[in-house]
Amino acid sequence: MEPIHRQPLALQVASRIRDLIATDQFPPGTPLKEVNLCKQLSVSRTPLREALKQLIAEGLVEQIPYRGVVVCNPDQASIEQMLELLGALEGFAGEMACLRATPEEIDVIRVLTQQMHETYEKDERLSYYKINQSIHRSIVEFSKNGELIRSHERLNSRLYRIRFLSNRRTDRWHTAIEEHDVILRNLEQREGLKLNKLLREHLGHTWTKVKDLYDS
Amino acid sequence: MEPIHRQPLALQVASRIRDLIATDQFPPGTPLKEVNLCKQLSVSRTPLREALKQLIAEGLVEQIPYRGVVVCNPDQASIEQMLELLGALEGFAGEMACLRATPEEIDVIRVLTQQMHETYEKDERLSYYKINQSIHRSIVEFSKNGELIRSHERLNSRLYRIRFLSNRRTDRWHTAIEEHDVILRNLEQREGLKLNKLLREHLGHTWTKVKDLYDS
DNA sequence: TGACGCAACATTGAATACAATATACAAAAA
DNA sequence: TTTTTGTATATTGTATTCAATGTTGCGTCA
Repeated sequence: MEPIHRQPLALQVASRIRDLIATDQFPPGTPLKEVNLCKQLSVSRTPLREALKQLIAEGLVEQIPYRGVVVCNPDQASIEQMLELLGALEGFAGEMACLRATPEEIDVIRVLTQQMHETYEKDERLSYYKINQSIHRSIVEFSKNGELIRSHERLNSRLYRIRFLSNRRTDRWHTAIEEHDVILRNLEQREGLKLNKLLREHLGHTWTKVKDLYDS
Repeated sequence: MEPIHRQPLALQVASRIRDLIATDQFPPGTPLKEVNLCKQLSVSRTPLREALKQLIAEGLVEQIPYRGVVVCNPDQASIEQMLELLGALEGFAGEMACLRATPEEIDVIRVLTQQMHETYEKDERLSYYKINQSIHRSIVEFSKNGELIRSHERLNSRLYRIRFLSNRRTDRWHTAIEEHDVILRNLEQREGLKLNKLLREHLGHTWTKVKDLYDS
């Protein structure tokens, strides 16, 4: 039987702060003062500090001893590295998915890709973004490798905000859509190596988009 | 001038416990009682708990609410998944290293590979193990991708104990050495894709070794 | 004899109190 | 006026205390 999953306070606090960072309510550089946050979240310092410890481990915030933690502001170089790694993870996941995904699971990707087209036609940015994310997450999921899934999840959450910002640039959407069609096709035909390469390139394009954002 | 890097108590505690787990002094299943550890390490519960939070985030221990944390005992399936992911990471790192490693850095690998041969001839298990680890770590390092390096480091530390145990089986050493020669050769010739494949297979062989260990 | 309930104990979760360290600002000296 | 230094304040690091929850074992009752 399915066990009950309890949610210790520290975990709840952690995911709340994570959201606040992802949605830019705590933009990079924001100092996370313990006493302030305690009051705002109505918890004491102990669970808050434990939550922060977790976020530090995730690389979302950084800590300077006796000076507190601040929201990370990754520079261009680290964003590039993160995206490169994300590409490697997704590429490998895609390769494994070609070996392990069931036809039903591939259907899921097919449907999502179709929905992506629709949001593109209707110019619905947020939906487009979310479906795009879903596709990538699903591919990783279908690799059936729990460790890979978790690693991807962690890294992806750190890039959430950046990818969201870069999504504003609609001029790359069309190419992205086409790439997704090719991705789907190669998954359908179980072309693992090609899919790997495609996904890595796909993420590489994200980087050029982000780069432009920074340069301007 | 080089700033002084302070080591908050929680971090020191964390790395100490990490070592205790890696060296099997805290074998899988060991319950980490807070008060016990406090006394043994001469720290109070707060920094200890923060250290544990970090280890939880790393996946080295697991926590059950109100019942404490225990050293993880990964089953065959998760070990296989971890090794598969490790292979993907090292493979990708090798590919990047082919693009980015300097000739001097490749020399480092050459020397280490040579030393590996020597320890093999002399049948020095521990040295062999450590040099083997050094080679893999160096290759990853030469990918010049900090995120990749950190991810690899984390995952590798979780597998430290298991790889150490599997190192006892000396019957695979010879093949492993030969593989390392090929790895070196492909790195020298900057054969990124081949090196990627080789490293993944190399890690795959580790899995078969570990599997035997479990089955027997 | 076995199952249930209750109580005592052990252990973790959370909150508070205290200590160590950093920062800011003002006063004094050059 | 500028630099330095000391002190006050703010903030984090650590220890301790209190509360909540889980476990164990014994005694009672069917």
